[in-house]
Amino acid sequence: MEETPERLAGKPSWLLTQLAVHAHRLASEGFAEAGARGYHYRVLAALDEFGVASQAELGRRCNMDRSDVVAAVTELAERGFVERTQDPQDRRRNMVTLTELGRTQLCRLDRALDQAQEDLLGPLAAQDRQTLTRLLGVLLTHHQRA
Amino acid sequence: MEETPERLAGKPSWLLTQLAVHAHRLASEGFAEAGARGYHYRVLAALDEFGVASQAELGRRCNMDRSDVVAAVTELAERGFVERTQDPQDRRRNMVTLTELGRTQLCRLDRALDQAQEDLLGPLAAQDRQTLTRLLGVLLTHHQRA
DNA sequence: GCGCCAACGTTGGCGCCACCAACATACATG
DNA sequence: CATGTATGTTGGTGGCGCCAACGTTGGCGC
Repeated sequence: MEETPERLAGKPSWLLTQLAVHAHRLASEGFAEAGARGYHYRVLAALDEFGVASQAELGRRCNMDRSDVVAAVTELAERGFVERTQDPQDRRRNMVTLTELGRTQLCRLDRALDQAQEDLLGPLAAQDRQTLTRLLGVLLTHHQRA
Repeated sequence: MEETPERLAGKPSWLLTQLAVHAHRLASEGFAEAGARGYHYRVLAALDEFGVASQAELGRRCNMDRSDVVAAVTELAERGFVERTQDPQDRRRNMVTLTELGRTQLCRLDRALDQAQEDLLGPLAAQDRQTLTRLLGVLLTHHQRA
């Protein structure tokens, strides 16, 4: 393997984005075995944690564009993981509910993702993992406000 | 802003990929002002640091697919930032050389990227920045072998 | 009540990045 | 010389993030 330019290798943004590629690949491989993508997991996770929600709400929680939520919910609904019903109180909204099947799928994806975390952080000691997670958390919350 | 599911917010891979989105956005905005993308910067940086190189070599150094190198080099050549000439020793290869104009562009992109780093790591103290960079580096080198 | 603005869902599209398959050419190795 | 392998090139795919536009529906001020 040829060396990568120092200009890149030293920059946090390079390390971050390149490592994110690996993280994404690890997670995606697991998801793919269940026929899912990241967007599906996000939606299922949000529904499980906060219960029935409108699509707009899901978008805000999961950091997804409204239009992408549409596609994800449609795909999840086709496989019976969620149900999409019109909100009688507000006829603009779709209420998306998690089904039993969806809960099962979420568990499956959870296992895959846990494995991915393990693979991702493999070479790090528990202490370092915690430090890394903390620092990433600080930065992310900071950038999500602005 | 609604809260994001704990299932996501706690996972390093989530923090990593989401923060990478911000990092990528910060860098891209800077690059865009110079009419460039990440791929262009990578190629220019590799050429500056290691001198003339074949496209395959560039791909290995910059972690890019051969086909993507073709496009990037073509675009850079159109704007006079690099020159593509056939290697007389090995007529399969294209030797890609950085021009003076290309060096100027690289400087410009460098400034933009430095600014992005600053914005990205804004809320972190020098000590924490160093720790973060180190941990990311450890993980990245680990995953690049496998 | 009416008009205006905001929110929602939906469609269609775009850009960046990562990746793959296939091919022709040219080199390397047996 | 035959075989295999590296290179450049073309064309295509998929995930993710994002935007513009439209029709529908609610909410609010007047």
